[in-house]
Amino acid sequence: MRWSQIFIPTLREAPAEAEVPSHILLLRGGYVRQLASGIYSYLPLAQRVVLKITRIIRDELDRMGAQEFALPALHPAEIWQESGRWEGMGPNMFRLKDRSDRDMCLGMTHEEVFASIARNELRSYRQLPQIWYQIQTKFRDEPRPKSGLLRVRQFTMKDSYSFDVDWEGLDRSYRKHYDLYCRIYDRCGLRYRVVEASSGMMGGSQSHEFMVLTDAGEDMVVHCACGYAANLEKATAELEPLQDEAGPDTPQPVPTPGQKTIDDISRFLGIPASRQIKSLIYRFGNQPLLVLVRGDHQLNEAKLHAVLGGEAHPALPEEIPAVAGADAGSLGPVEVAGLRILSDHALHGRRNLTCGANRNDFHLSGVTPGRDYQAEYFDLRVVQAGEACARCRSPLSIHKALEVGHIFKLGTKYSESMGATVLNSQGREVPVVMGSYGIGVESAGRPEGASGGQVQGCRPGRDSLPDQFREPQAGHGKGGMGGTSYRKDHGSRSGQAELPCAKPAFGRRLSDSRIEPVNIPACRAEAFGHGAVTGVGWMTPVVSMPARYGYSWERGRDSIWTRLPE
RNA sequence: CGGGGCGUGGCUCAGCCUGGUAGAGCACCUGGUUCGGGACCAGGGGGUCGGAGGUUCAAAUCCUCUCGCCCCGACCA
Repeated sequence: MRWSQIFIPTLREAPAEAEVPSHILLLRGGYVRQLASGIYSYLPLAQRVVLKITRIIRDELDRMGAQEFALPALHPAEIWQESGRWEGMGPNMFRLKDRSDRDMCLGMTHEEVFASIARNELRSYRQLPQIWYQIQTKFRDEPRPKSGLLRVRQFTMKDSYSFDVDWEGLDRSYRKHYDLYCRIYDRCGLRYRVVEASSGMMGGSQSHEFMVLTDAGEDMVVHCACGYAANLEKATAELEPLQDEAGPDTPQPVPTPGQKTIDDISRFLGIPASRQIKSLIYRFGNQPLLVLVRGDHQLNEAKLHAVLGGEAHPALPEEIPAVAGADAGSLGPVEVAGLRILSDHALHGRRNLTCGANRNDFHLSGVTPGRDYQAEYFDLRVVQAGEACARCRSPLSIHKALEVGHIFKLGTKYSESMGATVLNSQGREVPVVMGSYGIGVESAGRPEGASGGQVQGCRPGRDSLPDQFREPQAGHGKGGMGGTSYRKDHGSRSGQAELPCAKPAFGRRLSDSRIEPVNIPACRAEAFGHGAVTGVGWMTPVVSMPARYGYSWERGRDSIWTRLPE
């Protein structure tokens, strides 16, 4: 294989549709091409990355005793109907019909398929524990694919599943995966953080996400110096208790013409948002709910879903009057009939608050929870930066983050719904206790991950580097480069330098790399030599520069090329 | 799904408002010169202007519809 034959189609200018830095770099560096929205072709360079990462993953999983499967991507509807997720997944699932008009779908994940194997084949606790995995393509019809490879509709996932006879066994399998993931990401060179996560529609009792902090991420992570870290969907915090003055014995109606929002009321009545009750009507199935949070707080829908055990949605504006007697903007918990009322803890013990009167253009002041209305109390609010850590009381910080892995204790959700049981040592039939564990393979190779958040100076770990382009070599190509001597040596024509692939040319475009950094292989030099935004982090071929040109590059301790002092 | 933007050689874009010859840079091909850090000279190929319909003597340009892509939001293992 010769350098001139290697297919690495770099782009001098970024295609107009790319905006996110990592996407631009991947496109310009000749890694990927877009086929449709959220669907990408991996060119040889990207495929090389994927293979290296999957090699690491296989290596670690096999060493842990996991066994690799290859499951179908095309599924019959029945197994999804059994688990209840045929409906639950909604429009995110790619659905189709076969020629006999049977419902089919493309797999979003494989709990159902693995569970169906388990129920047919696992009979006794003596066969447990089992850890099964595969590395496979997943399909998800995302509402809005975005940001290059950040949110796609087809991607590669390593998914593994543990099967244990009891919960203690699940704890062990879960812990093994936790440690395993750390090893895998370490080898991939990611700078990540493990955070507590909510289980979402996977169900289950406990869950951690592996996150890379980056502004390109779509998740928010709350974190504290003491080590506490959680997804914002899950995070909790301590609040300063607020003191309220005593108010009237009964709520007092106040005319508030045209005042709808919390801010409106703050201005109109001079009452701070923290002394108001924010009242939201939600629909859970057919049942309407009234959800209350403090006026200056935000409802955390993930927490609401967790409390309810299912998804609730905001009521539509036209549904609200029939439920509450007034439009949104004048709602409150006092004297509502037949509504389940869920309240955030922050309203507990307060008094003399203000809320809507369930009558358009009126509010109530002097409202005291517990006296004027009864509610069920839960943690329902979104944590805000600066609030006190629940463990150590230090202020919490919030960062954007990119999820690269997620592990779940599923428990018996799937084994019960799908009838996967074994006989335990007492001879009793018990549902298998499952865990599920996923790694987004492409995510693990993204520039943000490799660089710990910044798309610049990426430093991929040894194992995710390409192994083919390592030797320094001068001379290539047409025009000003490569050099006569080289051409003579190899008898190639101008513009057609033929170099053995193992010793690729390096500096074809190096001189301009400071402004045109992405081109292979020049970007490496740029990435390590200067601070600018450059370099395709995904294992761009690494090259070194002969010292006689005034630059010296050498392989660094962590197997990247770093610049030597001049 | 709501809002916004964009579709013109491979890439980036101009042209559109005010209809009349489809352009530039880069890329590509040929020949020559040069060539140890994105060479130069000469020549050349390549575009149903996303698609359909309409208005007009005439449409890249005006109108209608439609498809695609991007961004913001909603949503999201």
